[in-house]
Amino acid sequence: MAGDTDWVAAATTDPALACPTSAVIDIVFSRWTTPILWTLHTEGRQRFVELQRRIGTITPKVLTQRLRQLERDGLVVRTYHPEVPPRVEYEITDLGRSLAPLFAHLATWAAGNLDKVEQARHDFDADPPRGAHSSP
Amino acid sequence: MAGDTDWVAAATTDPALACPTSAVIDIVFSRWTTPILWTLHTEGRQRFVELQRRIGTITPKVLTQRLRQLERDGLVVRTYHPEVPPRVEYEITDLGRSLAPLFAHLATWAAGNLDKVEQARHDFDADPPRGAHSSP
DNA sequence: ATAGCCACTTTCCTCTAGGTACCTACTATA
DNA sequence: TATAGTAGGTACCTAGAGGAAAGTGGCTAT
Repeated sequence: MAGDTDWVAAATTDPALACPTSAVIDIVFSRWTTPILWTLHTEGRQRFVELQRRIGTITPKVLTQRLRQLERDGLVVRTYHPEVPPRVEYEITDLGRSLAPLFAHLATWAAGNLDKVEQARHDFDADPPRGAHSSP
Repeated sequence: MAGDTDWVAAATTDPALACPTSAVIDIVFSRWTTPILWTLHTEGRQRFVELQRRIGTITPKVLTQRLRQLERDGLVVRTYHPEVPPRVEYEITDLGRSLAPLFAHLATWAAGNLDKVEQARHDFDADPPRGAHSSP
């Protein structure tokens, strides 16, 4: 409740249209960050290879890049153990964990509305609008 | 509340790790979609050029692409008026409007935590970790 | 007769995220 | 001696997204 009002209120004060969500989106929803945060949240503290294996298709280079970014943003902590062989552990921070309700909200919306999107896509593809686009 | 539990529950049932949020992210948080939805939500029904002018830096090609995608996903409706000059109006749908609380949630998180991210970045840049990366 | 408007479409070009493959140093194991 | 395991780093390459600019068509205003 009042979410609607917040949205409107925030937007009308921002003519430049860099709507307040865009910064969050860049931080949290860039490619690979959600699977990483998700895994760290659900599986707890993990080593590099564990993460890589669990996510499955990510390459070590990109995983390193994303983990650095998340570390810099304060969403994960990296702990280096100077042993042999070297051991590094990644863990989600409190700040990272504070995203959990947001993710839950996302999942809830998905559960309730994803089929509507699917339906809309199906309808659109089955009967594409002949308003002006698509030249006969 | 229970958001945390939802997150864990959903993840443990999904070993493939296409976490339930990734589909939503592709639909809602791809580039330019949030400014477009935002503008349509706050300013109401609008024509193509109004949208373009308000968003400012988007090119007509990309705006068309995004609007088609949003139309296909059922988040906006396009109304074509075969007049002279032609007139097209875009409007957000109920499905699109159902994202409002989610956006509000995002904005709330941003308001409360964006400064922490900034701080973390500042700290990280000021004193980069010497665990293993960066060779002296 | 020419210019302009709208809502695009088309063509070309650039830029970068991401992928492939190979490299480091160190030790334990076979 | 050779291999495997660890946590990456580095160089190179490609595909695709996105930007710039010009074209399209039909009517209208000058």
